[in-house]
Amino acid sequence: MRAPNHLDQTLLALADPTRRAILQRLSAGETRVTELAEPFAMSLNAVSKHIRVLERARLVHRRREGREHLLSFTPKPMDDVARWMDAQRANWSARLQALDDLLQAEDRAAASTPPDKKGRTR
Amino acid sequence: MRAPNHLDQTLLALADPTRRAILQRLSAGETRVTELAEPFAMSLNAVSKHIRVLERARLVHRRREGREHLLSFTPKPMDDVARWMDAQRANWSARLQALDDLLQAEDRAAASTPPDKKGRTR
DNA sequence: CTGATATTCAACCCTGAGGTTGAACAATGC
DNA sequence: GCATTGTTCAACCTCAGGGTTGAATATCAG
Repeated sequence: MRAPNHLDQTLLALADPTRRAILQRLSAGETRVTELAEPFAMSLNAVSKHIRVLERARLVHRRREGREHLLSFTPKPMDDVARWMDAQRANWSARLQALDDLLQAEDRAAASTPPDKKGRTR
Repeated sequence: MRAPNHLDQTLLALADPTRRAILQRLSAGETRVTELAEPFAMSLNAVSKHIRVLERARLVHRRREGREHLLSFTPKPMDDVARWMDAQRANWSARLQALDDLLQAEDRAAASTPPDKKGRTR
C-alpha cells in the first residue's frame, strides 16, 4: 500500500497527452465537460476519467452550475514540479561546477610540475 | 497501440519516488547499479527495472566498464518538460491578464452608464 | 409528469507497471 | 578451470490505467 505524494500524482497526471491537451484547453478558460470531451476520439466517459485524474492531482477545479460542471485549470501543482526540477538541476550544475573546478586545479598543478600524461578524456 | 512521445515517457519516469531518488543520487555523480540499489527496500532486479524506465526516457545514460554498469544523469529531457510547463503557464497568465483587462474595461463602462442590474452572477 | 441533456457510477476488458524469485550471462580473481 | 561478483533476462503475480458499454442521477424545458 503506497501513499503517492503530490509530486507523484501531478507528474502521473501530466504523463498523458490527452490530459495535457485538456489542461491546454482549460488554460484558455473554464469549459464544460462535454465541450471539453468533444475534440477527442474517445468516449465521454473516458474523458470524465481523465478529468478525475487531473482533479486528484489538484490541477483542475470543478465548479457545478446546474447540471453543467465547469472545469478550470489550477496551476499550483505545476509550480511544485517546477521547483523540484529546478532543485534537481541545481544539484546537477553544482556537481558539474565542482568537477570543473577540480579539473582546473589539476591543470594548474600539472602546469607547475613536469607534464606526465594527464588523461583528461572529453 | 499508442506511440508515447518523449514528454509522456519523461513525465511517467519522473512520477515515481524511487526513480526520482535515483536521479537525485545520480546528480551527485556516476554510480554503479548495485551501489545505487543498496539504499532501497526492494530487490536489485526492481531497481534495475526502474533504471530501464529512466533510460527509456533518456534521463539516464549507461556506460559499461568491465562488469560494472556506470549510470549518469542526463538532464535534457527535463528541459523539455520545463519548456512545456513554461508554455502552459504563459498561456494561463496571458488568459488571466486578458480577463483582467476585460473586467477593468467593464468597470469603466459601468461607471459611465446607469447600473441596470445585469445578472453577472459572481 | 415527461422527455431531453449533462454528467457520473458500475462492471468489465486488456495491457502495462512494479514487484518477486530463479536462472543466465559476463567479467574478475585465484 | 572454477568460484565470485555485477547485472540482466524470463516467468510470474497483483494491481492500477485507460478504454468500453450500459445504467443511474440530476437538472432543465415543456
